[in-house]
Amino acid sequence: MEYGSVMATDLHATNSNAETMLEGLGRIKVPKSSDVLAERLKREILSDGYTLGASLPTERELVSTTGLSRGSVREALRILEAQGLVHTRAGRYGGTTVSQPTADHLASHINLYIKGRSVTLSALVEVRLALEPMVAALAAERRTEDDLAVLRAITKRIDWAAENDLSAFLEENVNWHDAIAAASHNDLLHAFATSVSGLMFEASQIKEFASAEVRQRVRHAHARIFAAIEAGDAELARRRVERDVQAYAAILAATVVAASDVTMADASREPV
Amino acid sequence: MEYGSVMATDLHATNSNAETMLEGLGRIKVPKSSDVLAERLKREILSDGYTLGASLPTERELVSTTGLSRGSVREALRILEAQGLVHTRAGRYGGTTVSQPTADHLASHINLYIKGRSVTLSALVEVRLALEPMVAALAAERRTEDDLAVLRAITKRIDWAAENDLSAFLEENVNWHDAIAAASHNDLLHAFATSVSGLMFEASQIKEFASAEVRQRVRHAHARIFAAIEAGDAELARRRVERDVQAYAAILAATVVAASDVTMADASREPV
DNA sequence: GTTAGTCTATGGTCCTACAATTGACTTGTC
DNA sequence: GACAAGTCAATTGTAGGACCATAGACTAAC
Repeated sequence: MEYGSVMATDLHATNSNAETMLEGLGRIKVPKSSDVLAERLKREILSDGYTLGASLPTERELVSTTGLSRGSVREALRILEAQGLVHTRAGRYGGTTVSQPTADHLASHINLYIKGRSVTLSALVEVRLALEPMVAALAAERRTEDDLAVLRAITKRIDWAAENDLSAFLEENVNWHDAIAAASHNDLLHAFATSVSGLMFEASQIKEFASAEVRQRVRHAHARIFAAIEAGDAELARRRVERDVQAYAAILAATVVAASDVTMADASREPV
Repeated sequence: MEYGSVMATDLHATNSNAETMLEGLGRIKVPKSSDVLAERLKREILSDGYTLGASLPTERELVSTTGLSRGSVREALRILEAQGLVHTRAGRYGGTTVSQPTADHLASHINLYIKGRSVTLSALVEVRLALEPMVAALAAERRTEDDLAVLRAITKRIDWAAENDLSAFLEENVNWHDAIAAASHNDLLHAFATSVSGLMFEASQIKEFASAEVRQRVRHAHARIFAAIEAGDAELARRRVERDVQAYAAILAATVVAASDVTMADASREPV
C-alpha cells in the first residue's frame, strides 16, 4: 500500500526545484554498511552487559539478522578487532568473543599517532616530563616486593649489558622504565608512559648517542631512583626522576643539532 | 642426539617420536591474510615516503599483485582505516589515500581503553594530575593572542551557562580545558589531556555533583588560571592548575562514596 | 583408559556479478 | 564564449555462493 504509481516523482524526481525546498542540509554523507554495523556492535559491547568472554552472534547469524552480506559483516568485525574490542577464533565452538583492548594495543595506536603525525622529539620530551615523575611517585607508594624483584633483575642485566652489548643495554633500559611504570599500578599511566619513553629510546638508538659516559650516568640515576622507590619516598622519587628526564633531554638536545626539528619518522617497529 | 626412544613418554607421545626432533617451537600461529597485508601496507606507509595524500594501489591492483581475493584486500584496508592510516573514497579518481591519524582518532582509542578496561576514576585523576599542570605551563609560555581570544569567548559562555543551563555548563567546561590544551601547542599532550579530562567530566555528569557552589569555585579557578596563562607565568599556571585538579578530585571523592571503586562503564559516547 | 578417527559448526578464502559513486569529459544551449 | 546538462568510465560498495581450514566434541577401537 505504499508504492502507488502516483508518487513516482518523489525522490530522484527529474530536476525541477526539488532541492530548493530543503534548507540548510549540507553534504549528506552515506556511511558504509560495515561502519554502521561496527558502530552498533561497539555500542552494544560497551554499554550493555557483554561480559568479557561473551560470544557475539556468528557471522552467518549476523548476516541473517542484519540483512547485510557476509563480506560487510566481516569488514565490520575487522574494524572491531582493530579496536581491540573483539577477538575471533576459527573452528567449531570458535566465533568472535568480546575482549578488552590491551595496553599494547593502546600503545600501538599512540605510536601510530606519533609517527604518523611526525610529532617532534621535543614534544615527546615534554610529555615524558609530565608523566614519568608521577609514575615514580606512585611507584614509590605502591610497589610490591615482586615489583622490586623485577627491577633488581633488570638492573643486573643492565649492568652486564652496559659493558658488553649496546643494543641489549638500550632494550633493557626500556624494560626498566616499563617495570617502573608497572609498579605504579595505574594501567592508563603505564600505557602512556611506556609508549612515550619507548619511542624516546628508539630515537636514542638511531642517534647512537649512548656513549660510555652516558651509560654510566644512566646506571647511576637508576640506582638513585630505585633507592627512593624502594624506600617508599614518593617525593624523593618524583624529584629524582624529574632531574633524570631533564638531564636526558639535555643530552639528547645537545647531541642532535636542533631537537625541535627532529620527528619520529624512522624505521617502523612492530607494536601490535 | 637428544631424542632416544627412551624419552618417548614425554609429551603425549605414544606414536613415534616425530615431534621430539623439533625443539622449542611452540604453538605455531597462522596469521590471517588480511592481517599480513595490513601489516605490510602499514609498514610501507610509515617507513617509506608515501607523502600525506599519496594514493595506494586500487583494490583490484592489490588483488593481482598479492594474489589474494578482493575480500581479503578489503578487510586489510578496513583495518588500516580503523587505525587512521588511510582513507578511501568511492567513484572514479577515488581510491584509498594515505592520511594521518587525527587527535580525535587517538582520543577515541584512549576512551575505548579506559571504558573497556574499566579504569578507575581515581586512576584517571592521577593521570590528569600528571598532565594538566604541564599543559598549563606550556600554554603560559606559548599561548597566542588567538588562543586567549578563544578562552575569553568560552569563559563568557560558561558564565552564562553557569546560572542557566547545567549541561551546557559542563560541556563548555570541557571546551575550556580543550582550549588550554590546544594553547600548549603540543599535539600529543593535547590529545592525552583532552580525552582524559573529557572522560572525567563525563563521569561528573553522571554523578550530577555540579552544585551551585562547585560551579562558582570552577569559575573562580578558571579566572586565576587564565590570568597566569595570559601573563605568561608558567610556574604560576602550573601551581594553580595543580591545586585546581586536586581540589576537583577531592570534591569528586567526597561526592562519590569510594572513588577508587568507580569505573568508567557508563553510557557510550561517540568519539570517532 | 588411552588412542585414533570422525563429525560438524564455525571462521577463512576465493570467485563472480552488479549497484552506487563521482570526477572528467562531451555536448548542447543561449 | 560561458554556462548548464548529460554521458562516460574507473573505482569502491555490496551481495551471494561455493568451498577450504580449523578445532572442539563425540565415537569407536584397541
